Amino acid sequence: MKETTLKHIAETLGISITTVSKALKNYPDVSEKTKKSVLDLANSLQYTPNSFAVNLRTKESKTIGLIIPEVVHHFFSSVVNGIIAEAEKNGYLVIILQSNESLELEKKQVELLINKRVDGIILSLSNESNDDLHLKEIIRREIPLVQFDKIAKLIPSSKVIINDQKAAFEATEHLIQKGCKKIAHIRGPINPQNAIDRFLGYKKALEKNNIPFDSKLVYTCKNVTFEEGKEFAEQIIKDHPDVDGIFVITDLVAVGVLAYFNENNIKVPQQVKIIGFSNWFMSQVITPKLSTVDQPSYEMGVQSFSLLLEEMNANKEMKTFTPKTIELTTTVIERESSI
Amino acid sequence: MKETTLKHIAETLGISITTVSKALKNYPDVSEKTKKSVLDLANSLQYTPNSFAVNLRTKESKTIGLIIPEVVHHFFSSVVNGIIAEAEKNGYLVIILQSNESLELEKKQVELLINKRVDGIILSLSNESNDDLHLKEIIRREIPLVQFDKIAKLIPSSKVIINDQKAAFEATEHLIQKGCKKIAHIRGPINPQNAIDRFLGYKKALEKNNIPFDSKLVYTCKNVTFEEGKEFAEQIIKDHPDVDGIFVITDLVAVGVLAYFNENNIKVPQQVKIIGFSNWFMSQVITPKLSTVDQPSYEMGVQSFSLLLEEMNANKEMKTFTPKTIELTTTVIERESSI
DNA sequence: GAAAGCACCGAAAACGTTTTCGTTTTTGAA
DNA sequence: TTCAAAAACGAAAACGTTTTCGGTGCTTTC
Repeated sequence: MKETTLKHIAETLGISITTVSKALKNYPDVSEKTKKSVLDLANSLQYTPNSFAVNLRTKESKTIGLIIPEVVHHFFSSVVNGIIAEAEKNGYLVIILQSNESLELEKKQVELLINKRVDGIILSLSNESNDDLHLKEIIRREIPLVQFDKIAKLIPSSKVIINDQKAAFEATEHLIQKGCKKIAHIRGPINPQNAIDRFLGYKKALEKNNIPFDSKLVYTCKNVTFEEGKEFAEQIIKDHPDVDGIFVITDLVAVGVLAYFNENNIKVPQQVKIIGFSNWFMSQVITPKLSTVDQPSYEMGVQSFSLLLEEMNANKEMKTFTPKTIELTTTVIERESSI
Repeated sequence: MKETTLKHIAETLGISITTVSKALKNYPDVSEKTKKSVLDLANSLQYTPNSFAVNLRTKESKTIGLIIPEVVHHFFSSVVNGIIAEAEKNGYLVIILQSNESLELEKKQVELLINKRVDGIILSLSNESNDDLHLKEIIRREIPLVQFDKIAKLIPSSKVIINDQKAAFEATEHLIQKGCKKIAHIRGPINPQNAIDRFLGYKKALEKNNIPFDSKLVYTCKNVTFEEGKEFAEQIIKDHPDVDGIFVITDLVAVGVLAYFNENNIKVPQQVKIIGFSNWFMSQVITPKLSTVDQPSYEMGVQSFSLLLEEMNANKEMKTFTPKTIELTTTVIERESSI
């Protein structure tokens, strides 16, 4: 069974390939009569243009690449959702790759996407990433690039982010306003900028409210898991029995903390108040319901693609494009864990 | 900035395009000397073959399409994870599309992938799908196809599934063994085969254990959400105060049930025992921990791609391929909600 | 009846690669 | 030196599309 091509249609109709192509694309210099006969035959033969040939000819594939640390995370799958939706709306398809938080994999995947000649790349850095040669290579090749959430600040690309420092500041201050005097922080890994920023926001909130900062109250996640949350919770209570508030880098870990406290009869929020980050679905399902910072993940995806599209279009029209940074707003959500 | 091509290399080296191409692909009829000079130049010019041209020439893109109802679901994102991992291992990239449980979208997306000329398609039906013309079209075009989880039985493609009826039977019988006498079932939507099968498994377990089946005890989800779980829980207790067990189509809904019971001081498992389905992460995090049926989602992804690869390879070698069905095993996990 | 304008069509190049098959060059043996 | 075999290379077609540019043939106008 051979695929139908312009040539087949042209031959059976006794006209040239050129005319068939033009008829299908509704060029003005084709008579209505020929247009109709071409269209009819094309339909009845189920003709679909060979995208490989179209790609080669037009030098674009209407496909973009997306590299994220992991799909199996409410935050990322939600961003993916936004990207796919917006891309599809604009006639683009999305190839998804996972770095599994590994720099090495991330680099390999950037290479894969470059070789694949995608029209653009959207990317969120892995926790391991402390080097950006691969991003520079994307820029050098003039492939449109958008970074979101975990970004490399110095790379001149568009970015979609939240103000992590401000959000963390607000989360910490929320605990202070609720009466907490000794607040611990479970922070993210050392590398990613947003873990650093959230830590700084925490520190600033303490300073502004005249609470002495104590580095012993800061615990650093390696893998950002539920289990780590449980372990740190135990550790914190052992090291500092008088801690009365904890700001946790992300909800998943905060839920781990909550689980440990529940199991060991430590009352939340009476003895310790807790606030997480990201507002994933689950945080409103557990008891007590977890206070958190809402991060508009779907919107992040939508905006990321929009910026990428802008750049891809500018490139096509040979216009210069100066990267933009979109900062989305976050809001503290008060629930039972910090009343 | 122009991309480097075989032609550039050939011209600067004063040899033919043919030889350059052969040198890069390590053909035996190129001297070591030329090979080296070609390779060196290609490296220093950062040559990467134009995949559009390669696709056109070789008639394959090393890309597959994946259509799922929603990424933002632990089960599906976990399957996606498995597919991407296995695909990448074999040099394939994955384009992901979401049907959002809509048949119309699903059809459009199949068309998109056909037009894109992906090498194969992996798909899980939307809840709305009660028609399979689009799947037949995939078969007609001889595009390798694998269905998983929510499948159309009659379409002659490879399939990766679990035995939903058996799994549901075991889940229900688990409740019976724990002493439940009046067991309700919150089932999935009307269409998908696996919702039907799970219902049948529930029914069979009752019959085998001489418990009369009562259709009033069966509640049907429309959207399969947390909220529906809460609503049905309220309904069930109102309609049948003496219900002592509930088998729920999926964990998300079961967690909703649990939430309602927690809020209204209905003791689980003392008054009512609950078992869910799928074993998503969250079920072991809430109180009481949810009993469930483990469904190997990552493995499902891996197997799906493997089957697809088999078929793609068979097609390339002009061998005939008869579709295979892989049935993965499930296991009942007993936790606090059904002790 | 000639010139100009218009509507319609097609030849051909180009995109960059792969691969077949024929040609040239080199080598080694006679 | 000659010739066959082996080694190295290249011409050209093919993949299917898009688009430029030039051509027909017909109608209109003076």
